[in-house]
Amino acid sequence: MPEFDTKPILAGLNDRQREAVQTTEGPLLVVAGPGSGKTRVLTCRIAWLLASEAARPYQILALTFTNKAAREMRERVEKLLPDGMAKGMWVGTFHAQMVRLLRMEASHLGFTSDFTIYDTGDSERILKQLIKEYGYDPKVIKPRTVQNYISGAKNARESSDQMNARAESKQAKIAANLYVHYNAALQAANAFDFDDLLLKPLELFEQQPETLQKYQQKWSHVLIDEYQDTNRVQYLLARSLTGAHRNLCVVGDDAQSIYAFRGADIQNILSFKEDFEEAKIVRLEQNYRSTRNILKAADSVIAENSNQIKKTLWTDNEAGQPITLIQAASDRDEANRAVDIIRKERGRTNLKLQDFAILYRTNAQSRTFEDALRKRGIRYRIVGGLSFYERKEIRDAIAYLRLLVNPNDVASFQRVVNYPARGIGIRSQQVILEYARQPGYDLSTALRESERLPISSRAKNSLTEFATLIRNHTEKLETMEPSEVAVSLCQQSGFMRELESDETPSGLSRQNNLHELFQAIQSHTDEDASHTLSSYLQIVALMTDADTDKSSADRVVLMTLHASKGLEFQVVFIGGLEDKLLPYIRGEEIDPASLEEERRLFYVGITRAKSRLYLGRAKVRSRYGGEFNYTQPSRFIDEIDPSVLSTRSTRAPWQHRSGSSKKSYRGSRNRFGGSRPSNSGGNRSQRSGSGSSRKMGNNLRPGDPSTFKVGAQVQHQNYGKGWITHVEGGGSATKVTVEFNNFGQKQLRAGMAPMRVIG
DNA sequence: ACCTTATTTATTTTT
DNA sequence: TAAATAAGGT
Repeated sequence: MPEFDTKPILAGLNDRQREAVQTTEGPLLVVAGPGSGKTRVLTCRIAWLLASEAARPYQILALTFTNKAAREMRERVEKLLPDGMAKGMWVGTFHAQMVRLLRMEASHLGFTSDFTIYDTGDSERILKQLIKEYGYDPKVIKPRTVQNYISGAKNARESSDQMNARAESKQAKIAANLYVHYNAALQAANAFDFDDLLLKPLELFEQQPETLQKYQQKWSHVLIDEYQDTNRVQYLLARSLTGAHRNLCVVGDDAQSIYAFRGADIQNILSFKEDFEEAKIVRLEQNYRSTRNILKAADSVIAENSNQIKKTLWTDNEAGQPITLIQAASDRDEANRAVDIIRKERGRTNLKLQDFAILYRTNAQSRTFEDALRKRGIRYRIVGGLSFYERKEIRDAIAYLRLLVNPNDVASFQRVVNYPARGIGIRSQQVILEYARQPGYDLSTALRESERLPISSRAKNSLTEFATLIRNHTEKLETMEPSEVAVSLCQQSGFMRELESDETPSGLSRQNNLHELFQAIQSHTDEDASHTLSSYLQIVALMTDADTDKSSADRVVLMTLHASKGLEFQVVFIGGLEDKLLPYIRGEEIDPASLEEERRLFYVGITRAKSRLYLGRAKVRSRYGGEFNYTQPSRFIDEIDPSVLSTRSTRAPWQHRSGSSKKSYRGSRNRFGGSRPSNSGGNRSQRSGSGSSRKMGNNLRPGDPSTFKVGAQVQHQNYGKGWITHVEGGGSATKVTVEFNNFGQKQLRAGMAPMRVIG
């Protein structure tokens, strides 16, 4: 028996939670609604497995969706147990754990353990090369598209033949043809792409039953978080790893599956019971997070989805305030109102800035909110921006370092061979790569034999020098600290000098970032004797912005709905509740499955809120700078139980003159479909800002372009009055710049903009 | 080969 | 808007 008190592990759990925790054998599906204590169950279950001696730490494989979730899980398990008792568990993302495995097994796959991990950018670089090589035009056959197709096939575990058979477009066919060559290029570069990190272990298990058996025996208990977001390969991995003992515990919520675009297969969770017939299913239906109203709103929305696991969420929490829908005149107005809400709520409560979150569908929406927050001096933090490791200067430095560890890393070579400029242009690079591609050759041989290459002598000299530089530093790794080698390489390559030549503030910050990178390498290698430059590079390849988190700062948080999964805030503002934005629709129509996913995304957003939820909608939204579009309210607004929804509208300036012509300003030019006056959404409002707000029509027709002259006074349907400061072009293509009294400068297209000359 | 300037074009979500 | 690409000049 363990000599410590195991009671705290089970303390405070409800019956269902305890059942999930104490079911230690056999397949188990925990269907966990939002705010139902899912993470708690997972961590307690692991602690229980260890405390009850059902498993030793190294027998546990716990897989999460993000590095952050993994870190938290480990920390929480450690807190529940005596020191050191949790040491040796395998806790991490699918990708990170399979990297660990691949490091040990790489030689069985024809790779070295110092393999490089290619991100999508690297993959695209390789593909672009191949596209050109096979005589296609990268402008027509886009590397990104091809990458997407191939990634889709890998996620679904399709061979190139299967991919070809399924291909409907010309692009898809070409992608299928390039698939094989792409894989060969990765192999030659000793590199795995993201998808390979999962796919290769699976293939290994299939080809070598004894290897599979080894890991089946090693990991007696496998746990998977966010199971609704697993793809086919992940499912197959889970199935084969647990094939012998079937101790597989998966936790998830089908209603929160939001990554289908990336290959996630919601069917994995929906048919768990068919895959594992003896599976036990535990439903966590009590919500500890949100008010009754918020839960009711969420529930009414998700009820519109078919194809889900039945569950009845409930809460003991109070009803709380109704959900408030803000009908703003413009996106700027929407952002200002969100800021007002934060100020008001802060005025009457003692909430901190970090208790507020602003969520949106697309990253582009963040800008308006940022502007508004900055203007009012409210500190904010954006999640999901560029991570440290995605910055150009860091990527460049890392490309140099990757070459030290893996001399065949073609993508990194291409990235830095001529940066800073060394006179090795595209032409010479082609020659080098072609040489390296010959049978039996690779990039490192090409570099070794640079003297023989048919390129200009200037390029040849530079290349030889470059190759020597790399080789010398690879040798230095034997004796010197990796961070020192990194410094030396960055200096001697001229990369550092290049950065230092820029003394602007952003240039200085790039230099700082580089030094931060050196520090990070240092602390990684200091941490453990087994840590090397190679392991560092493999870890950072899987880092995202969410992992570089400084959440301790008291700031309002801005992020996409996707990024908000798993988080909670007292007050949540979801912006852009407009049709074609949320749900996001590119063309005219949306297929039912995607619509359901969008709905789940909205559901995720709603259920982040603990006490107060605001929804924002702009009647006019500008896109990329100048143009604006009329919007229709999101269809999801109509799906919210009207008894918990209250609406507030902004009186827009032009509404004072409403009620005139019923003729709508119609036209395909309104991408968001502003051809009808909207009165379908939000008309269940209990409290409306203005009686006329719903009858707002698009009733001002564009004036004759030839009447637009610099200096003329104009009236615009949404922006009100202003005067023309600049006119460009002629006819219907005329571009007019207008200085509006209340909205500042706008660029509009005459003949399209609902605006005419007055006075 | 490389730099500057003009033009185009595409904007979802990310391990 | 901004990033990526093309074109044109040195």
